[in-house]
Amino acid sequence: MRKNSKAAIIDAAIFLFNTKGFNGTSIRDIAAKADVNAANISYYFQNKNGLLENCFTVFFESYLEELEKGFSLLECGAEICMKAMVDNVLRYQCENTQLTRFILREMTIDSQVVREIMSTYHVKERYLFKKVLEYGMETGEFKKLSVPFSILQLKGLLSMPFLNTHYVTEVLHILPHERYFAEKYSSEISQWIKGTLCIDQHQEKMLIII
Amino acid sequence: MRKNSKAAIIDAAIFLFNTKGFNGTSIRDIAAKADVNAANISYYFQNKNGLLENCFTVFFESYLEELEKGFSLLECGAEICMKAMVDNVLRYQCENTQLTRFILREMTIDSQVVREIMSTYHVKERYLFKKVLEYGMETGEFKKLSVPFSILQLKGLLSMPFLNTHYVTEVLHILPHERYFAEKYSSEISQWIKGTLCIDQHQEKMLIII
Amino acid sequence: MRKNSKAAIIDAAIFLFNTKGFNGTSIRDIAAKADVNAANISYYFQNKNGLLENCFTVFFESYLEELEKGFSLLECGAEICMKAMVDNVLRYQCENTQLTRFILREMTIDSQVVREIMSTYHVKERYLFKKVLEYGMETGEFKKLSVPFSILQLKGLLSMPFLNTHYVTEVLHILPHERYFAEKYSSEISQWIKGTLCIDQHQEKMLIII
Amino acid sequence: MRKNSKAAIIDAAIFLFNTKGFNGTSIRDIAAKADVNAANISYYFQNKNGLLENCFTVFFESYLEELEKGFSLLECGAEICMKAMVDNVLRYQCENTQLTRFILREMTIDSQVVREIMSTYHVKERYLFKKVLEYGMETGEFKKLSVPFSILQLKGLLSMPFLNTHYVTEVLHILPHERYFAEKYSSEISQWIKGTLCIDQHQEKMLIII
DNA sequence: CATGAATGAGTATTCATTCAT
DNA sequence: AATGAATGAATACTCATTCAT
Repeated sequence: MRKNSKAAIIDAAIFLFNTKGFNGTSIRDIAAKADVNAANISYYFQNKNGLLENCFTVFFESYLEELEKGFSLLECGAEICMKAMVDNVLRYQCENTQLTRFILREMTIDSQVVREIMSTYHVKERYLFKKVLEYGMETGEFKKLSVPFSILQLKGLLSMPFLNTHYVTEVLHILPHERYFAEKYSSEISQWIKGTLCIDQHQEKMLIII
Repeated sequence: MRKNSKAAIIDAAIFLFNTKGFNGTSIRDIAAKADVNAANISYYFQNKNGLLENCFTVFFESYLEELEKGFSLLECGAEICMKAMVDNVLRYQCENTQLTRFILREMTIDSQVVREIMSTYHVKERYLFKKVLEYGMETGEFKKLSVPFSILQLKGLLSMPFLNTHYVTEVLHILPHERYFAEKYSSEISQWIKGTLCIDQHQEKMLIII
Repeated sequence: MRKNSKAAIIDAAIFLFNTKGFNGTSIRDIAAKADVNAANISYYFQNKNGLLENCFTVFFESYLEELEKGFSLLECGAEICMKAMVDNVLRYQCENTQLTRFILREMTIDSQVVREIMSTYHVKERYLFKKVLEYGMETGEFKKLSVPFSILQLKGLLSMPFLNTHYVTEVLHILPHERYFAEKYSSEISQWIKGTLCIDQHQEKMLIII
Repeated sequence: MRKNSKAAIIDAAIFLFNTKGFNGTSIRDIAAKADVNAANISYYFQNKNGLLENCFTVFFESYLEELEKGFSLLECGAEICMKAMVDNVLRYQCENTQLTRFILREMTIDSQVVREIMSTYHVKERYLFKKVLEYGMETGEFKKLSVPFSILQLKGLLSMPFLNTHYVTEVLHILPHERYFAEKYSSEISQWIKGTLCIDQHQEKMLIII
């Protein structure tokens, strides 16, 4: 009867996982929202955990793709490359706010799935960031900073507005769904790249003067 | 018979909520870990949600206290004050990593409790940060930046390592429990304050020179 | 696997509600007696209260039907009509002694369901009795009595033996399940109709003589 | 602290048992309403069932007393005696509507306590009614009727308005708490005694004429 | 007497999943 | 491919009762 049962299930699941959390959402909730028989979910995804894993891989597959697209610009310079990576990620996350929030939250739980994801996607992600940072330090674009701590800061900046959507909208009165936000926040992070990662331009100039 | 049932329950709850999430933790799990009869939880906290609310208020009460302690130094200058606030928060969160992670995660769920917390504690927190930022901009210590976006960045930096403990340890190989971490991360954020919030010192000097 | 789970549940429920009362009966009791999984009860009736409501409507739907069947004979005379209504009700209640007792008892509790039942079925029932009584008074068959008090007496007579089954059998040594009882008690109520409702026949005759 | 804990408990229990039923009322409900520690109830009445039994005996002790007071007038004639018994019972029940309803309802449950009550108080009650009826039949005041069926009718009439308080007030719009009701209903039952129990007066007169 | 803490058995209900159709 | 019925395990919670203080 339904033509896109599977897609409908995923959409409903993302929405509900996002608002109520994975454990706070029942298979029947999802089935009701997707207008699908509950048994179908077990049929398509083996079990509830299969649905979760599907969401994880869908997210991280695309996420890494965006990162790699930016990373490919490394030869244009570390700062440009880093900016591209950040922009791509921000755009992707803006386009998938619900999925992003749910994934980022679920990644903070200690579970088998999370450990697996970390040992693949996160390690890959860390590798890319590290490469860019190290390259920038070599070329003198970036300060000699701790790589892990820089990644830590960057990840914090990239995830904060998507994870705490409600805080952002209702306390700070910023709307992360709007296009304007992506641009604005992107320029904020650019300034972080400039101010925190890059060699101080004035210092640079001073050196040149001297 | 038992002497500290209530405290034992809270300890067990924080540990389990932290690792498995609120909805992923059953009352029986908590009772077993606390070596207490499950009915005692309802006895002391009315129901599971009451236990959650108790954790929320305990956390945010102390959290705001730390923030206000730092805020009281405002007359010593915006930068010093901001640093004090950041240091206090970092220290408190380092001392309560489990509670912090669990609370930060649970705050990303859409629920009644979360909305209530936001409309009280988060609004207060935002007020304090805003005051410091505006004061700094008035005195010329800080650049004229968007207040909400600055708070957004700061919150991202402050919460990231505590929320994603596993990522931090297992991917970045940083140990946020150690004292060293607090100092190191504190200096990282100091640099963010310097690099992103504060007026460029060289620019400043340049102006003086001219 | 089972063929008539729903019916089995209802049968078991009526039996247990009858003997132990609604609140004194657990869902597990019912499931055990019906040889059915306890979750099935929630599946079919939403919850325990849904099972109760189902019993209520089943009973009162049939009950009112019997009453209306008798009421349709109004044009044959008020006394005949009243007798028919009484006979139908008695027969129906004799055929469903367990359900009747349980329903009559549960109707004495202050609850939402009871209020709803009263405002529909009991109001309808009262309307029918009132019509017959008023018709009889108009045609001179019945004495000019208080309608509500007459209904009160009649209801008392109709419900007593079914509500207090144990008293009836063990104290009075009457067996209300037997066919003989229905006939006997029906003639008792007929005499009440004659003696209490109807115009005294001798008085009538005396008037004719004079 | 409380001076009349025990009395307060009984009052609260009667009120709650009346409205929510025995099994629908928890010991904590009672304790809260009586403003007493829950453990006190177990202390005073052994357990919840003890509280129930206490209510039963209190009720039936007084009930039988009223009946016997009326019965002592037997030598004044069966009709007068019967009327006195009915009046006494009605008055007592009017003065204790809550207790009466709760007891009458609970007597319809199959339990150990109920069986015990029946084998003592109800058997005694039946004995008294039987004596009066038989005496009346001997003296020619009453028709030769079935004793058990007459008792059945009488009990139905006596209990109906107290058991179905809500029906009486909200469907029939009669208020059984008012003094007027007792008088009115008493005269109704008098007419039942006259019309159903007593020898037809006209028939009597006719016999005399002939 | 009176009470707060504590408990074990029991409550209704929900859950993810299975399976015959 | 899709479903309604069914289930066993688990859920949060309530209960009457006990007991040391």
